[in-house]
Amino acid sequence: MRERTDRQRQLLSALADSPEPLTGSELAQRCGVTRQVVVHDIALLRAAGDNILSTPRGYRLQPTEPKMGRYAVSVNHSPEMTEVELNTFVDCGVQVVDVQVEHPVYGELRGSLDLSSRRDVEMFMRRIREDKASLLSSLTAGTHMHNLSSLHRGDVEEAIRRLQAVGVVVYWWDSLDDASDAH
Amino acid sequence: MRERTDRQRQLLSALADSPEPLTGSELAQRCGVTRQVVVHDIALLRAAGDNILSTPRGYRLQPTEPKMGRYAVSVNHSPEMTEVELNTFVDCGVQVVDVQVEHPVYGELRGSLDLSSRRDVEMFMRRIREDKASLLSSLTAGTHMHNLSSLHRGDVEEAIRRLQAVGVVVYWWDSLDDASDAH
DNA sequence: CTGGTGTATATACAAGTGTATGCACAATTT
DNA sequence: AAATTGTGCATACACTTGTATATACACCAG
Repeated sequence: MRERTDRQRQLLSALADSPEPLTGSELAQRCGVTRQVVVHDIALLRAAGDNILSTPRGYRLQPTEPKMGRYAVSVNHSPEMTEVELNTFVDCGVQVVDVQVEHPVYGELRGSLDLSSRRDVEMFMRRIREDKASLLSSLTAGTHMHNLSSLHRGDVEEAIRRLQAVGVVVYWWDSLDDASDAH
Repeated sequence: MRERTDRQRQLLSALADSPEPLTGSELAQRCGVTRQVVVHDIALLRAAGDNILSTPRGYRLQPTEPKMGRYAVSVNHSPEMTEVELNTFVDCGVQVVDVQVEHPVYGELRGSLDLSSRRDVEMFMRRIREDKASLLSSLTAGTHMHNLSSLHRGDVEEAIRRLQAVGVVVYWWDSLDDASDAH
């Protein structure tokens, strides 16, 4: 993918500055080119992933919502450590989306978690205790996977460090990248 | 404000269902009316607060982003309880935006916090300790205010309950409502 | 009965985006 | 030198929203 040209950066900043939409002619005048060039550049910016939306009153830059990065970890620990493990994640601002194990018979088993604060973890642990339910990881002698969601990659790195201090984390990787380059 | 008519509800659900934009003519055909009626209804819906945006390819319903509610609390506790207090908030998924005190001389003093996980609280406490800085609340014998941010009102209610169990919370209210109706 | 009001239809027009086509010029490659 | 590519300009056209205007019809108050 080619890098953004100066004019395209200028377009982005102009759209980001003004809250009201800017017409193609307006942008063209500011950049000293014609509307068609702006249209072309807008198309290129869109192709590059920038969320520009067009209205009958001009172009608007969609406020780029802070999207959560998706990560995955493969961990192994005793059942007594689950609460510590989950709390470590949420303490670092990392959301625990689900838990997943690879069962030799049933294949891929997945359970939704959606834990994002200690209160969520507490409620989850209480449900487990009250229902006398067994953890998914008990099926595979403690090895299981978690899908994580976090705004900052550094947060999950910090959580991993803390867990590695207890020696439970085996692998972690970015869910969107290829799974080959694990840390 | 008049209540939504059936057709307007139909328009909203149609827009909510289809991910791609729907033209006014398309919507008119579905509702069995003309385009002008749809245009009128869209205007009424927009006036009622619904975030419908129009593009050259039709109408789109802006995905109503889960916006954080803003709340404020007025609390009083000893300096040793600050970490407990802050952890209580983040444990319930409530973000602590800032701290604020009413100083008799300087007036309104405000300090940014932006704590959303235990790790953030930990770092804040460490900075306080290392810099030997005094808490803002020390200026007012422990009484201070916090601005909070939370997705669910129930989360802040739960945090308030937990704090009231230790007897520190005096008032809390919704920052957007009038400050008169405090709990 | 008469007039006002709300609703729906039909038509027309302005402004905007998106697309296509043609032309010109510079840079690069063959 | 010739061909290709990239870039910009000009024009035209299809499609959309938004607005204005005129007309028709039902309903209701006086």
